[in-house]
Amino acid sequence: MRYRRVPDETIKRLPIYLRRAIHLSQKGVKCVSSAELASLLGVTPWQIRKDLSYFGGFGTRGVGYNVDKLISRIREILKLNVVRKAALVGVGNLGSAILSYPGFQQYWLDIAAVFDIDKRKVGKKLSGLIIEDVSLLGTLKDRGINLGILAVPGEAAQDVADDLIKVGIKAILNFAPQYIEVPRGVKVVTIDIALYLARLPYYVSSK
Amino acid sequence: MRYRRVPDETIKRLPIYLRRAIHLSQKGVKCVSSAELASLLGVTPWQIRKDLSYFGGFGTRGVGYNVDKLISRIREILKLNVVRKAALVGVGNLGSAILSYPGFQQYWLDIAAVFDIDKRKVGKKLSGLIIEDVSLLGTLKDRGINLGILAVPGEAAQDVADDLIKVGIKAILNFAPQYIEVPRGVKVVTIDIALYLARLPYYVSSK
DNA sequence: TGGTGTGAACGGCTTCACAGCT
DNA sequence: AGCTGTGAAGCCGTTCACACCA
Repeated sequence: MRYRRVPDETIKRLPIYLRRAIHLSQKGVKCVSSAELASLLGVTPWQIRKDLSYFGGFGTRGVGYNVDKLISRIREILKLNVVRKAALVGVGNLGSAILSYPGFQQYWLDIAAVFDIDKRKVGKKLSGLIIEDVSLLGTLKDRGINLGILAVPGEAAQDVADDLIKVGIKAILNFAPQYIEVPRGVKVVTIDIALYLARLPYYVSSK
Repeated sequence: MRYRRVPDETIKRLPIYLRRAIHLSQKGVKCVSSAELASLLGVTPWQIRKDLSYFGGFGTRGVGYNVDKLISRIREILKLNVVRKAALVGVGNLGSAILSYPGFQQYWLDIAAVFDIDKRKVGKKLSGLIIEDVSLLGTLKDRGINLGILAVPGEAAQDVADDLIKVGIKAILNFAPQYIEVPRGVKVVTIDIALYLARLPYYVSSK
C-alpha cells in the first residue's frame, strides 16, 4: 500500500469500530467480516475496508478481521494503547455529568483532575476526585496529563483554553458554545450541544 | 439564483451564524460584513457568503448583512421561527445536565416534557418539570411535541427511539453511544461524547 | 468460493476569482 | 471603492468494481 493522507472522517469512525470490536471480543467472537461490522454500525462494508486499508489493511482475505488484532491495531493508530489522562475544567451541571460519564473508560481515557473557579466547590470531592482551584492548573505539567476538557461558560472558554495550552495541554475537548483559537500543534474538538438540537426542526418535513 | 441542493454542512453552520447574529443584535449592531462574522467564528468569509447564497443571498453589496434580517431569514430556514418543543427521555446525570442546559432557549427550543423508566424518579420535579413514566410517551401526540432527546443507556436507545417514532416524533437528538435505525422521514443526530475524547490522543503530536 | 484490498470514477463541499450592485 | 453573489476549478471523501489471496 502506498502512503496516502488519512481523511479525518476515517479517524472519526475508528473509535466506533474499536468499541464494537471490544464488545465482540467480550462476547467471545474471534473473527468478523466488514459486512457484519457495517450492519451493526450503520456504515457500508466498503467504507470500513477503505478506512482500515489506510493503515495497511489487517484482515484476512476470504475470512474477515481478527477481532483482537483489530482492537490492538486501532488502539495503536489512535494512540490509545496507554491510558491517557485528561483534566476537566468546570464542574457545573454539564461538567459533573461528564465526570461521571461511563463511556470514557473503555477507551483507556481517565479524567484524572478536576478544576473549578468557584471557591465554594474547591476542596469538595466529586466522583473520587478533589476539586482544585483553577489557579493550580500549572501543576498539570508534572502529572502526565495532556488532554483537557472544557465545561465552562462561553465567555471563559478562550481564557481557560489559553491557560491549559500554557501548561502543556495539546488537545482540548470543548463543550463551551464558543470558537476557540489555538496555536499550531494544538487541537480543539468542540461539542456545541445546542447546535445539534437547533438543527433538528430543519429536517422535520414541513407537512 | 438557481436552485441547488443545500449541503448538510451548510445547515450545520447556520445555527452558528444565527447565534452570533443574535448576540450582535443585542449589542445594538445593525450591520455586519462576512469578514467580521467569519473572524469571530473561525470560518472563512467566502464560506459564509456561499452558505447564505444557497437561500437567495440577503446581504447588500458594498455594505454587508443587516443583522436583524440575517436573524429572521436563518430562523425561517431552520424552521426556528416558532417555539419548538422537545421531550427528554432519561434523567440520569447527562439527562439532568441537558435539562438545565442554558443554550437551547436562544434557539427557541423548549424541553417541555421529561420521562424516565425509574419509578423512584417518576413524579419528582426537576427544573420545573414533573418527571413522567416512559409508559406515558403516548401523550406526546397531543402536546405539540415533535422533537426527542435520548439520554438513556445504549442498550435501551433503539427501543425508546422506536417508541418515540410510534408517537409521532420526527427528529431525535441521541446521546446514547449507539447507532439508531429509523424509518424514512425520521432524522437522528447523534452526539456520542466518548467518541470525541477518544479521538484527541491521535492529534497529539507523538513528540 | 468468499471476503479483503485498492485504483478509478464519482459526487459533493470548499476555495477562488471576479462579475455585479450600491 | 467596497462587499456581496456565484459559476468554475480544485480538492477531498465515498462509492464502486474487480483484482487478489486464503
